[in-house]
Amino acid sequence: MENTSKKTARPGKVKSRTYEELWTRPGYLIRRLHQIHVGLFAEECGGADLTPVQSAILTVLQGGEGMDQLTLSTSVGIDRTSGADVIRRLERRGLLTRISSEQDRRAKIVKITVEGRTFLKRVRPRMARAQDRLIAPLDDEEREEFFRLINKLVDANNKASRAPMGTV
Amino acid sequence: MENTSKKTARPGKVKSRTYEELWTRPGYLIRRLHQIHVGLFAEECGGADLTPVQSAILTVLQGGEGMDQLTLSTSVGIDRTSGADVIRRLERRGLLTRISSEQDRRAKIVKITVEGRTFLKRVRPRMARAQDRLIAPLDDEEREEFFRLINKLVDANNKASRAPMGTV
DNA sequence: GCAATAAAAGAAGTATACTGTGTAATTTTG
DNA sequence: CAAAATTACACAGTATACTTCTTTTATTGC
Repeated sequence: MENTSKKTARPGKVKSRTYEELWTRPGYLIRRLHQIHVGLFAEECGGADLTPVQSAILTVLQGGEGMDQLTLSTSVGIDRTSGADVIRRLERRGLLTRISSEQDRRAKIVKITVEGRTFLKRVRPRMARAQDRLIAPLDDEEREEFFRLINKLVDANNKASRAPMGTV
Repeated sequence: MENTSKKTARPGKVKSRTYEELWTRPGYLIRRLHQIHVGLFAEECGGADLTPVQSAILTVLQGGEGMDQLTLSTSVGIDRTSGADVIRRLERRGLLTRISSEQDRRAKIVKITVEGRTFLKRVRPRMARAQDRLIAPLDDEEREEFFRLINKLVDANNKASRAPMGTV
């Protein structure tokens, strides 16, 4: 909102924390910023039919060798079923393969394909542009501080998340 | 991740901005923090069957008089169709009413009910607890700075969002 | 060895949050 | 005043992100 209550009422300091106004609620601001990121990402990468989570999945696969769906979902920080949805869509597009493991026939090993690697290389600059635009309003010092604070929040609250990262 | 690459590689300063690692992508961190907030909110308010967006809708209605669905959705910062979904669900639960306007028969005027007000009063402490827990890892000074930075990002990027706020 | 347990995945269901299309009502314009 | 543009909503479809329940496969305990 560059409007109404915010401009008049925002005191620079919020001391009470009664969260009566939406824009004083951290969760609300984070949801808005998340929406904004999704919007920016779609603007840059939508033409390539790539979403932030799809990009994260492919990025993780690019680095390591194949892994099962649960490990992959967890390393991206999403629930196993949400991950399965994304992985299935990427498989349909030929960007990765899902092959039953020989060792453990319950597990399906996910691997990025050559097409997947090519695709990722092609869209990387657009992905980076979306990230750049998101933090463009901050100067260098503010960016460092923002990264520090958000990392602190994510790390400390990680256990509270419904899909905690790094627990595999 | 209090794991793998982050601990070893995180240099305190990220200068290159190549976004090769997930945790160096602002969009990724914001998505994680958003998930965490949703998780915390569900933990506190899930028993009352209340989501963050539902809470935002009811909060806006509580303050003013009735308004049409688009104005309501916009003031919460979501798309009109997403808003319509949420509003329909809240109507089904009797927490608000949707009545066709006399002045403009295209519009449906949304008003909070007495049950809605009672409900909101009852869950307010739990909502506040979710917000408190989210920013608990930060000290007072860090909180002020976090609010300042995230407000700056939201304000500056608002236009880029798919559902810009305050444009009504 | 076999039953109990645990783990990986699938399927169904819900909520959020969009896009796009279509419809009805209102307002603006020629 | 009639055509055109705009507005408010509804509906269908997609993607993310969960929950819960079930099936299949591995591991473990006895």
